[in-house]
Amino acid sequence: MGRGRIEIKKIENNTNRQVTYSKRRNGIFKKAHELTVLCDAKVSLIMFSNTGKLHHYISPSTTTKKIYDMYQTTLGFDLWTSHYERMKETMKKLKDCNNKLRREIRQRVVGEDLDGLDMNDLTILEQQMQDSLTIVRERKYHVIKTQTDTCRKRVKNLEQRNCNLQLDYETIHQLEKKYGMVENEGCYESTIAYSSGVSNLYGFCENPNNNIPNGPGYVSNDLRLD
Amino acid sequence: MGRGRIEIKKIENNTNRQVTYSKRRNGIFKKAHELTVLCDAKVSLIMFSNTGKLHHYISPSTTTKKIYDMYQTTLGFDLWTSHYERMKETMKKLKDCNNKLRREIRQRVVGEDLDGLDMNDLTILEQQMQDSLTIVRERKYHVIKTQTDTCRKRVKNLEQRNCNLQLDYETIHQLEKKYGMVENEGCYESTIAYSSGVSNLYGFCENPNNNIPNGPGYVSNDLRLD
DNA sequence: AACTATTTATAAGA
DNA sequence: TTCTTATAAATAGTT
Repeated sequence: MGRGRIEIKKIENNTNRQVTYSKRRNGIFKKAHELTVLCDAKVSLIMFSNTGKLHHYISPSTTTKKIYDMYQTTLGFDLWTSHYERMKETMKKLKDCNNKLRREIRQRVVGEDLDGLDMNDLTILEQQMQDSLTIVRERKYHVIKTQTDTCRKRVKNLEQRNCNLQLDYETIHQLEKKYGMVENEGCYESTIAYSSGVSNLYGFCENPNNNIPNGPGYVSNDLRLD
Repeated sequence: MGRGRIEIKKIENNTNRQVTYSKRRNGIFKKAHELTVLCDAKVSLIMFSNTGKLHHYISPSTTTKKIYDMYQTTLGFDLWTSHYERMKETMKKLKDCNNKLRREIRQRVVGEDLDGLDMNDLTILEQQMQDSLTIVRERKYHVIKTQTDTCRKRVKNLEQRNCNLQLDYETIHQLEKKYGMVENEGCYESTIAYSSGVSNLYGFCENPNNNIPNGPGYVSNDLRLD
């Protein structure tokens, strides 16, 4: 229907194709609407051009979702069922698993829900809990030990610093005496100045780069030296 | 396009409408297919006649589900999204909850996964586990006590039976002596017969209806009398 | 986007 | 239903 008949095969000319798409699309939409009105039918028409552009028609008396629901119902299968059902199943499994875990927690952490257990169960449960408690205690003692060691090192390092400081102080004191410098408050101030850093006068400091964790971020909980 | 032009309004004549529906339906399908081929488009066309009959066309290169998914994606909303998304969210929450519970179990039941805990956490965990263990132990001792009490009652009842039995036996013995009956094995057998039930000769039996739990269903675990 | 020669669809009738 | 056919409608190629 046009100036010449055309073969029904893909129009290779891009512009031509796009124009034809536009014209025929309108034609179909018009036909779809006429069918809707003339025959009291319900039509859902969705199309994508080869450039991915969407156009759709839906009979005014209905909605696209209704048409697709009817379509699925009529064909007796659900396009989304498999996915949806799998999801529901997974959800059910998760819920069951959750409940099982909760029950276990109730029994072992809160000590509830023990009514169904007989002596055997209780004895086993008691033993398991005792074992777990032992593990936690061991872990705790491990942490205590680690913290204690850290603390010991810190103390040792501070002692070393103190020792260096005293040596510095004495050295300065002797130099002052030797060169006849008069003692005054300046001496005290210089000592304070030295004490604000590790001594550089002596090379036998054990760990000059040792980075001792201290300051407000270092919290010691329930720390006991054994 | 026909012998005369027609107004686009519902065809009231039933047969006529059905005929027109059939003709025009074919026309649209043909057009849809031509569009598919000529313009490399993807078309989904679903229609229901006013009698509820379904007819549909789908471009050969695709599926109805794909078209519909694309339709939803393109329009940026999903007719099922609210439901589906809620489901996914619920699922995520369940999974998270599950993982949390598992971690708790690992920590408290197996004694694993303690690396992230500091002294404070460990001390609290230890205390909680100690408390739970105490509850389980209490439960265990409660069960032991119940079983012990049951056992005591049983023993007491058996003693009572035995006492009754002896009294019966002595009574019979005296009657036999009084009436000059000769002793024989029958006496032993009658005693056995009496011992199979509670005596009915004397009215001072404490609990004639007391139903003692016994038989193979009664299992005593780790039963110690205190 | 409009035009128009032609093809195509289809309304009415058989 | 299906076929026929006169005619309306759609549209290919052009402007």
